[in-house]
Amino acid sequence: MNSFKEIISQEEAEQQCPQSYVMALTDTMNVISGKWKLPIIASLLKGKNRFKDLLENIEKITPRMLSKELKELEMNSIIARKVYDQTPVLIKYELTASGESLADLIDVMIDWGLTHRNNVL
Amino acid sequence: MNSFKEIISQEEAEQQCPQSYVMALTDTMNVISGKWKLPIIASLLKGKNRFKDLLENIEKITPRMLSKELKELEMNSIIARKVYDQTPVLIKYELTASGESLADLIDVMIDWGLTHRNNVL
DNA sequence: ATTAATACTATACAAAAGTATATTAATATT
DNA sequence: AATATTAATATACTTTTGTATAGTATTAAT
Repeated sequence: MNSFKEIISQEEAEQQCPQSYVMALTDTMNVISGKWKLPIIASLLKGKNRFKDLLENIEKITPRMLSKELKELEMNSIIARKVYDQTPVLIKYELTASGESLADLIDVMIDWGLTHRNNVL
Repeated sequence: MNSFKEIISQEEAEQQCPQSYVMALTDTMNVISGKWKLPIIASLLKGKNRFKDLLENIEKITPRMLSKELKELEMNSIIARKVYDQTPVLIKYELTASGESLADLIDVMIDWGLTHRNNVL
């Protein structure tokens, strides 16, 4: 893929970058925005898979928010809800390939945050 | 830097990643979250530097939101407001080094968005 | 039969984010 | 003197996001 800046300079005549890039960026923002999405994804990366584990692992989240966010993440194909038909029933939330790959984005975000802090101080 | 997943496995005993990483991630989220921050940064990368240019370049943004967001981005050292004391006065918003470096994060986000769309379809 | 655990949902509310519309202050143009 | 341009700010409002608290359904344990 070309970089954003290259695309920009290539497309100066139109003064626009491709619509597919704008949509891709919007998709990514929608997936990670809000207070709880990244904490949930981080917890799942840590192997916390059950509703109760997540409730305990994520400070101050309420069951209502956890339920709501899990549903959204499932709709966006970031996680999959697996029902294991045992007694008692076991429910696990697992990251999809897309979800797992967010770890790389998280790395870049952490990296930027650390560098930015150095720049500013 | 180590990756998020490596850190996680290294620190399984504590079941936590370093607080500095959590803060760095929160910083990054604060800088880019909301409806207008990335469009503004993208416009500045395109060389749209004046209030009016930005108003025209960013579809549907109101002067109120542009003014508010520019102030926040300035407070976060992502942009600098430069006053050129000509007549008429010229005001330019310019990306700082931190601001420019967000282009790389934007690239990664676009890349993730494109790949995710392929995964899902 | 009572209590507890898991995995939620319902209702009401508060706070944050964003929108719509009007207005301002300084200067320049006609 | 009236109008236009640039760079905003003010006020009121709506929408979205998040919180607080309580309750439900299923199953298991005592």
